[in-house]
Amino acid sequence: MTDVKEPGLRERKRVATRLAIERAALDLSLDKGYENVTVDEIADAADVSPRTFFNYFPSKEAAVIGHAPEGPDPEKIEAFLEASAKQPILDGIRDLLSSFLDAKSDEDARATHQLQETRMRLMLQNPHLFRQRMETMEDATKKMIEVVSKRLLVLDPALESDPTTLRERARLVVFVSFAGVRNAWASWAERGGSGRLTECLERSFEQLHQLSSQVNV
Amino acid sequence: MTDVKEPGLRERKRVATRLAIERAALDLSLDKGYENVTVDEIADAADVSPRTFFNYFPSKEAAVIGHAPEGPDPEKIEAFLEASAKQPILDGIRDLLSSFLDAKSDEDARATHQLQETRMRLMLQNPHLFRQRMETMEDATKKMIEVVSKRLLVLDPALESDPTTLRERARLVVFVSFAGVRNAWASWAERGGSGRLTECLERSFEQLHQLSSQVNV
DNA sequence: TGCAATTTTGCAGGCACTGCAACGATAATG
DNA sequence: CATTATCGTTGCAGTGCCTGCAAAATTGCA
Repeated sequence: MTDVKEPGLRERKRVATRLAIERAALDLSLDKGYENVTVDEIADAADVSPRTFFNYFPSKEAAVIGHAPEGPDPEKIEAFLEASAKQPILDGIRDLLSSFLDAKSDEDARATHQLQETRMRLMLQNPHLFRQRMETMEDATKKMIEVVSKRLLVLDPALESDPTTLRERARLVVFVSFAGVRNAWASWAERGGSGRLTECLERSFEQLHQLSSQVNV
Repeated sequence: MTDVKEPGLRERKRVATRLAIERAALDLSLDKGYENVTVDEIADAADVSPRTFFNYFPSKEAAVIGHAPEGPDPEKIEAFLEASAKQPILDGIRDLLSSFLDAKSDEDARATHQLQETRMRLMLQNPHLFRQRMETMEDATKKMIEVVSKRLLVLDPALESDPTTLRERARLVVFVSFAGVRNAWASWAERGGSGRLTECLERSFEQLHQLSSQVNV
């Protein structure tokens, strides 16, 4: 009855290859510097042909950036909407973001976790890559806007009649939250990536609140 | 006594070429779609060799994106710091940003203005390019953070003793402002680029203020 | 085992971009 | 004006990213 069927050899090989490529890309980049690594090298290290590399990833960047998450977990979204009235909305969003910022769950073992850590160290050295990652989160952004819209609607049902304003407001809230994320990352990067990123996120969102009170001066 | 010396033939040719390339790049991209235009075509249209194209711009993107402004005008910065106590800081930043968002001055004629308009229309069709432009404003970001730091210091001299917090706070304010810009652009883009972009910017920053009051629920 | 579906690979080629060295035009000097 | 120095332009050769296509290898299934 589980829809989690034992994956065949094909599928297993597929994920293995994908992982091998990602690992190769990250390790090499961390070692020699992202710019100095060629796709051919990565393919070699991953034991596939260069052509196969591009069957798995559309670009060299994509391999090191990793899947841009398409959105937060549905359960988290539930919780977010639940808490509509009891919690500052920014706090809700912070929780939503932190859950898919610092990667993940036990579903795909600790191999993935290790990858993520390498990825973060690499982004620390190449701010360019972090920004690029932020930019490629278009899907996530859309979903966030939708979800935030719903919650804003709960807070102020009157907005139902003005979907345009609703949408704009939701978008702004999401963008501001992303500003919080960027700031958190910058803080974290400034101290060389020591400490927990989520801590920086919390501080960042706290300052966001404080900003609200000061800003109207 | 003016330090604006008549530029020689060399210099004049140089700016002409640069302009020709930019125009060619923008017009062709708007016409055939950015992805479908090659550097060779642009060079042809601008009557230079492909190699020369890269003497003027480091990449195809750079040609259509244009110079990322390095920062607001010094005078504007003056005014911004002047107004420290009399004006909400976000309003100050909004003025600072709008001045270099919707391009410019009379210094380099209306040719530049025309270019800028084409550029905006192009970015409307390729959101990717707008985001890229935002990302490449690293210099401007740094300067903004500096300036905002100064102003925050005026507001709360106690921060002098804690440069780290000061810096972080300033950075957050700048990032939030950029969120406002992104949102303004999105609004403007959603209505197909009709109306004035600066209007969207104003509405965006107004909502930013309103957000402040609502957010703490 | 034999057939169908899918994945891997090699190959040819396009496009972005770079360093280098020759060439050409402008500027500076006598 | 002639000479020389300076600086921009160009062609060329080459690297690297990326794609489409078709053959070969692998896996799934009867």
